[in-house]
Amino acid sequence: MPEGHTLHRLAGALDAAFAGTRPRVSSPQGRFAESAALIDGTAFLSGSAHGKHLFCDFAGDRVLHIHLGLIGKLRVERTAPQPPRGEIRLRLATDEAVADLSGPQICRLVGPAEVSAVIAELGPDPLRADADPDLAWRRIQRSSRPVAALLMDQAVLSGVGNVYRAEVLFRARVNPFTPGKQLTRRSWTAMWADLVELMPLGVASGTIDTVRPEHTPEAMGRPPREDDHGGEVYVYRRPGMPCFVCGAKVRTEVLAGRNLFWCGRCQRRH
DNA sequence: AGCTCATGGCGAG
DNA sequence: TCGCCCTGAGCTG
Repeated sequence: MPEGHTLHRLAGALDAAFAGTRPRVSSPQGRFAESAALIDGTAFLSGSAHGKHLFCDFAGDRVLHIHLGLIGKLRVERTAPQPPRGEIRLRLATDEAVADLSGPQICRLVGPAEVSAVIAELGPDPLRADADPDLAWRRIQRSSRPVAALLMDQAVLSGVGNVYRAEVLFRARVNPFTPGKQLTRRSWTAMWADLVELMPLGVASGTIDTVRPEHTPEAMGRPPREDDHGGEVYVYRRPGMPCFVCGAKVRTEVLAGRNLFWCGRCQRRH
């Protein structure tokens, strides 16, 4: 589930469900019981996200810092709490809403200084109005690493994961193996602008849809498709299948430990 | 029942 | 670059 759009969406959902309330906080699975007790019944002020990090501000300068990692989930429901299902590390609950956290990479109670330290390590987030894309560009220009690795590096820019990197590279027709220092300013500008446009759609829908209207199944006379990861995409997890634009086989290769997908014919730009 | 894989990220070597 | 952490779904047998 979790690229930056998911975390920003969750921040909004938590805000809507809990801001102005004093939720009960518990740890049904037990591991987070101590911290849960520390904020149990404390006023929930707001939820926010920076890149893939989620912060819940409680009264008294106590901040719940959550990172979902690869397999973590946070389910927010506007219903009366039901008995927990599965390994629920942390639960926030009122009579009308419940949020269940499972499998997080990070779940800890911190103060404002630690929040600042986390944010200081992150590159600009396309979902934040205060983001400065030039900070990312400077690092990209200095690097010989492939642009597909740089897009995933949260210190370069934050919030992009394996789906958005593959799709943004495709939409900009950029060769994923282009070293950062050889990437053109034009390509970077296009990819950043594309993320700024695409990711809010992901926040709104909860899915990653990247296929332009002229390439949709209806426009191309293809059968409609529903991926297990949600939206309609060009190359992500479509290895060996024909490229929607040129028909060449979509290629895949492990890059920095993650599966990269791209079209060798469409993506030739630097 | 047991394996593999997943939209992440860390630390050891 | 590799192994590892966390959980659950979707295979295989």
